[in-house]
Amino acid sequence: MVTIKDIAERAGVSIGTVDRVLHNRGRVSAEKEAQIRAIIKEFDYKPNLFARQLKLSRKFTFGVLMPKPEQDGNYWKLPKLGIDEAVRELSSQKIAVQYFYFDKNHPVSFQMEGEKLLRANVDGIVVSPQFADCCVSLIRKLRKDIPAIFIDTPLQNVQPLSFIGQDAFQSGVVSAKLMQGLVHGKADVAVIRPRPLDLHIEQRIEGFLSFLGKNTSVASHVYDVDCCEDRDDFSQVVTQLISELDLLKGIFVANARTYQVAEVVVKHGMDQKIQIIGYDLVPQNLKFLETDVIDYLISQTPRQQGYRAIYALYRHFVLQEPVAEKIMMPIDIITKENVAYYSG
Amino acid sequence: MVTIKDIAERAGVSIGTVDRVLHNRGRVSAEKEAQIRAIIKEFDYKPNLFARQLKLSRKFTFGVLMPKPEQDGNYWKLPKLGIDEAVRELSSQKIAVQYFYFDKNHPVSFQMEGEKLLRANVDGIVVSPQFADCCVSLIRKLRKDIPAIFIDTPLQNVQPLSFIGQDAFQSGVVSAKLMQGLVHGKADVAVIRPRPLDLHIEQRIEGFLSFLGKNTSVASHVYDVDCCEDRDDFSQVVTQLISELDLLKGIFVANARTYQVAEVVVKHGMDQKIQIIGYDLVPQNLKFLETDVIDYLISQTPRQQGYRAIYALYRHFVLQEPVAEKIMMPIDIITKENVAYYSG
DNA sequence: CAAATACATGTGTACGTACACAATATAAAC
DNA sequence: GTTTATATTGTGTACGTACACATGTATTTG
Repeated sequence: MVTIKDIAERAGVSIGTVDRVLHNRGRVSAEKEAQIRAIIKEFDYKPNLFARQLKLSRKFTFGVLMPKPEQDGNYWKLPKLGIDEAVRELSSQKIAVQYFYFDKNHPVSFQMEGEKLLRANVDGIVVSPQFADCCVSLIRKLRKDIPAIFIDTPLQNVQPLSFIGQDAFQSGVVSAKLMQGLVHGKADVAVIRPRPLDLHIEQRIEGFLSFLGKNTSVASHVYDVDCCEDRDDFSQVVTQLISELDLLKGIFVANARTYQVAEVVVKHGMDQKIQIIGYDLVPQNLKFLETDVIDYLISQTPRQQGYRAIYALYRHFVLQEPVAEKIMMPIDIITKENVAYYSG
Repeated sequence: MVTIKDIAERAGVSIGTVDRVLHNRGRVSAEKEAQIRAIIKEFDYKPNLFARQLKLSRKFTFGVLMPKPEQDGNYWKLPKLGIDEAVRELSSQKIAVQYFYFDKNHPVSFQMEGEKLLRANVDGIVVSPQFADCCVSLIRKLRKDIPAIFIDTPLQNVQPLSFIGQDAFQSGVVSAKLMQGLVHGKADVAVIRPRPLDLHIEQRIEGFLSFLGKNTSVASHVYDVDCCEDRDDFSQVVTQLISELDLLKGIFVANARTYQVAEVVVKHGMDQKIQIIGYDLVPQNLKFLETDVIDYLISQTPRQQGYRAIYALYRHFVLQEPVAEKIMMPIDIITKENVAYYSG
């Protein structure tokens, strides 16, 4: 193993000089610096993480700005699980997380929690950028040396340290392909577009329609549904579409609220005739997957997203290694038969 | 964070005495020992892994016994990739790997490489137990303090430190469900059983047949194919089954050689009429997935398997934390549409 | 009762890194 | 040519642990 000492010996300088080069602290002659850099490269020097961690008594605190865990049918508990897992794994003491939960249905709540986050003394942040405008202005107000990681939804015009999420368009394409396999012959397919709409939900639907648009025997019909936490239109809209689409054979739900559609379909006794594809392994969805009401779920791997967000910040601060600016999650296809091996 | 020093201070002794208690090295009066143990418990002392690892200059070497990387259409390169990745990640932590490659078609080769492994000075081993009997006797000869991790295939009657792999039966069930979605109406489906047969290939086929057995309109027909590296019967068997199954609509290939079936199907110009489902993201399979000849691939996530095998040994030796005795991989369903987000 | 022995406990050093501070060397100012 | 300023470089210490070794205190032995 190559150490700073080895490099110093080879260069004929002291470890202090090498250290200064490694940390770009200046105060080194250009000549020696070049020489030392060459040796570092030649020896492929990698700092000893144990020694570094031992030495650095610095504690890093990361702020997480995300919807309340119980929203979207407990969906937001999942990234939190991954975040907590990563924090536990990373030698607990030196890394801590501070959560700021906002209400997914109220931009004001996002702004308020965002303000709190700005005042909190954090080294880096993880954000689910639900309200594009609010989020952009939040990032503008953020100190420039505090890196941000976006999870779940991308945000245009702002380049964070890293975006971690799924190719939403392509996940819609995959859903459409699966739907095509489920409905045979001439058919109507309903697409549930939940509102308020965000970018990646829109993209999922675009992907879905782009694939099924090529199929002349399947006709897609998009229905908007307002869904606040307290009140929603699922019952009404689904009842309506069941009655008005003659050849209805499938429903695609573009977010985690799939179980709410399933409930209505079951209520009308149509679960044998209508195939349902939706998103995310939340408990209520799993119940309907088990009973064959929901046929496929696409997982966004939210748990992994949370886990990797913390790891990205860890890489940045502790390992001081570059972080990929986009980390794309797999588009996991979940059925009753393989669900046991996915934890979200 | 509680350190040895804190404990020593509280107990009114030096850190040396605490250290002796912690490592059960004796030379401490019974009275003080009891007192120190109580304080350790009270403070919930956990050693600082960074300091420990920094101090311990011990280097760990792990032996890996697996088929030659190029076998099974380069399948075995994938676990190797994962292993190398893990070693790179842990490079500052004094971990090295020594590979022993055997020929998947010759038990004698397994035995010979196994002997080499036994003579090598390794701290732990990772094995793909291809030949059950040979492997059992290898494990029996292994020093009891050298833990083994099995990847890919389980081995009955031997309990390793951990098994890392996929539920083979269930992966067959998933394949069957997908096949059912691909073939409509009355149909024949061929099942390719590659030989030499190992446990998990057998289980895949059992899973597949158990699911489709319930479906009265689809009839499954199992065909054996001998496949050595140099010579194989794919061409002959597939040609034969195409001619003898009137309603042939799908073929299920129970291992990574799926591309060899695809080649023959294309040669007969039947790729539009016959749906193919197989295993593993090897380059040749991906080519046929891209061109819609192969419809679905099940990934065993071999890369992850290798990665996690090394991490399991790292947990065991360095972190000294317990390792799960079974680590089950997800049953990833891969299509042309989502393959871009899977690296095997 | 001094010497030898066993037992109990304390001290010092190393691991590799990060950083404050001390010590040089070199250039500029008077 | 000495003093002062500035640019470079070297040294020392701490992080927490593990272990060799030194020191200290009873107990036994001749």
